[in-house]
Formats: sequence, C-alpha cells, structure tokens
Amino acid sequence: MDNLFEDLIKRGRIFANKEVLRPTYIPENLPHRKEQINNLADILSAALKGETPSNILIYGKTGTGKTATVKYVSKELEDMGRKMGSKCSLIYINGEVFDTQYRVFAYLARIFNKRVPMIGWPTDMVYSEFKAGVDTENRCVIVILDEVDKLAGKGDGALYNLSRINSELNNAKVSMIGISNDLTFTDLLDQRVRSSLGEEEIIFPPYNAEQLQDILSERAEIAFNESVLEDSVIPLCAAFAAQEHGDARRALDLLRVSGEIAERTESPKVTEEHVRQASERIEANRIVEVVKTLPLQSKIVLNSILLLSRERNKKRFSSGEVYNMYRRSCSFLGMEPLTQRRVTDLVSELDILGLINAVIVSKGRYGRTKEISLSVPESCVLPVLLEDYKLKALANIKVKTQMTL
DNA sequence: CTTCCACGGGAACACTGGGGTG
DNA sequence: CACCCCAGTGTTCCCGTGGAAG
Repeated sequence: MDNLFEDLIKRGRIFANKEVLRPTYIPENLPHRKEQINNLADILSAALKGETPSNILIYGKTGTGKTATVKYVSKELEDMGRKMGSKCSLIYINGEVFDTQYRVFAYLARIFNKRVPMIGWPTDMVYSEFKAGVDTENRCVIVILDEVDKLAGKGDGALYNLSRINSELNNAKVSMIGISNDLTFTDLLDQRVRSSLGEEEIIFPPYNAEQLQDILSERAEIAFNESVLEDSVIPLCAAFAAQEHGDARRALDLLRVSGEIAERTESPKVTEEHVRQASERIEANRIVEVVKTLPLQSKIVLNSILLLSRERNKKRFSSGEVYNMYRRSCSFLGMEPLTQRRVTDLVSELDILGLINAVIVSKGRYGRTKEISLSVPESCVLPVLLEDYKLKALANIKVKTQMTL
C-alpha cells in the first residue's frame, strides 16, 4: 500500500533547499555589496575600540539588501566583540512593529531587564527606565531601527531622545543605525535629529538586471537540484525584478514560486512559462491580501468605485460621485457614513496601496476633484470584498440604486 | 479676475486600554 | 475600590488654497 505522502515526497525533484530563497535567509556572501559592507564595518569598528560609533543612516529601496547587510555585519561585530571580551550588543527594532516612541523605549527597556508595561506609563518614565537599564555597566549598544521612516511623525520623539542620550549616560554608549527606504523622510525631522542621525550615510543603489542574475544564480545553486532550471529562467526573473526598481526580494520570490509551480505541475524542469505564471500569481495574491486586510470603511469606499463602474460603464469618477455612492452604501448597510474629509484620506490610502489610481484635476469653473479609477482587475477585488460578511448585503445594492436614481 | 469644489493640513475631540495612588 | 493620568488611534471640524473655465 502506498503511503499518502509517498508520492508527494518523491515529487520534490525540483528543490534541494527552498529556505535559501526566502527573504529571511541571510546568505554568507552578499554579491555587489562589498563597498557598503566595508563602509559599515569601518564605522562600527569604533565600538570595538571602546569609542562611540557615529550614527548611521542607510538609504535604499526595498530589496536592495539593506537589512541583510546590516544583519550580516551585526553578527560579525558581535562575534568579534565576544572574542575580544568587550560588551557590544546590537538591538534590531523594526519601525513598522514598534512605531511610536513609547513602544520603542518599552521594548528597549525590557531588553535591559526592566519591567515596563507595553502601555500605560508616561513616556518619559519609560525612557528613564531604559536609560537606567543600559547605564548599569560599561558597554556599547547599537540600536538598529529598520524602516525608520515609519517612525517619522508619530515616533520621532524616539529619534530625538536616542540622538541625545549619550550626554545623559555615564557608563554605556548608545548609537543608532536608521534604515529607510524613503529618501525624503528626513525632511519631516527636526533639524537637530536630522544632523545627528545622519552623521554617516550609506546609500544602497538598486540592483541592475545583471547583478540580480548573480544573486539569483548564487542562491539557485543551493536551492535547486542540478539542472532543473532552464537557462532562460534566471535571466527572466532578473529582468522582471529589474523593472520593479531592482528589488532582489521580488526576484527571489519569483524564482521560488516558479519552482513551486513547476513542482506542482510535476514538470521535470522550471521553464519560462512557469516564471510568467508565477509573476501573475504573485501580483494577484498581493492584491487579494491587501484587499482582505482593508478596514471596513475602506472596503466600502473601494466597493463604491466598483459599483459605479458597473452602473455607469465608464472608468474614471470624481470624488463627488464616489462619495455619494459611498453614502448610499452606508445607508443601505445601516451605518453612519464618515465625513467627506475622512473619505478623501481613505481614497489616498487606497491610492498608495496601488488598488486605485487618483489624480487631482482642476476643472476650472467647476472646481477641483480627484479623478479616481480602479487600477487592478475587477475580478481580483470583487470576490474578496464580498467575502466580508458585513459587505454581503451590498451584492444586490444595484437594484436599489436604480430605483433611487 | 472671479468663481467654484474638493484637497489636504492642523487642531480638537472621543474612546480605548492600560497605568499609579489613596 | 474609585479616580485620575497617559499614549495612541480614528475621527470630525475648520479653513486656507489651487487652478482652469468662464
């Protein structure tokens, strides 16, 4: 009798080690990042000599190897510190998760064995706790703030306090590394914070197609079994990703999903066709995921745009039209509608997420609007929206709106 | 030059979920 | 226990502003 899994295991002829293609994997070797690695190591080496390293600001678009590089250098630095017996610790904080001053310091304080609740206290008390916690001994602490741009505005107090903390410490030294994919985010910062955080700057340029190929080849060697990749697969993945401002994460995803598709269809090789399918699948998944996690009100707004395009047979709508449809939807659902002001914000958010396209146009005598159009296929969005039980009722709103027209 | 509509910045507010103190 | 303090979030309110048609 065949075991249920027997076939499934035997089928795994494509991958040797799929983990290598995941974005969390940090390779031993980072191609085309020598310069940045050396630069970073050079600045941080001060920590090993008992000095305070300069604060560093790292720029680069998504998937240019910023996080991987920093994590790699961190690990090396910590290893070396351990060998030399100097107290040197690097703390990684993701600004998307800890996006306010309070949360950053509460997290930091906890690392230094202080008991601080995640909410409830005045912020300066949390800050003092952290300070007291670090200063208990002579050490060097480097705080890595990934996605610092998420901290600008809400949490820039954290940056301000971190940048001047050294003057209040007697034993320990603290410096920070900010990682940002928004090149303009320092504009939002206080002048003092800006100059302090940007003592050193390192730029991570996007990879071009050839460089992406190098990265992919190196990983593919470990990830795939021998000669399962058609020759054109890697160049094609690289080309796709190069169009997306040289995003290596995208390229690796593409390669992994291509392999998965090949495996599932029991193809002995990964082909160009698989890559094309993978590209479509990834994009479709992204849209579904984004729509699914949208707050209810945004879903209603998005749905209003869908309703309009079905009812009117055109593509672009003014914000007035969308808002009216939104109000109708709300009363249909028995909900209080939000104000127009708020809805313009929701529309902008949908725009940033890439679900819709919104451009401000001035119609002269007839004022000013945003022209709004859907920028993804309706078939991707509608089914997901109707999955939400609170929106189910809107499936048949069309009849009602015709009556009220 | 006026006029119009909605954009979008900023303040203010309500509410939530957690503190500490008497 | 009751009570007030605090950070954080989502919202409303108020309002100055852009820019081409008229």
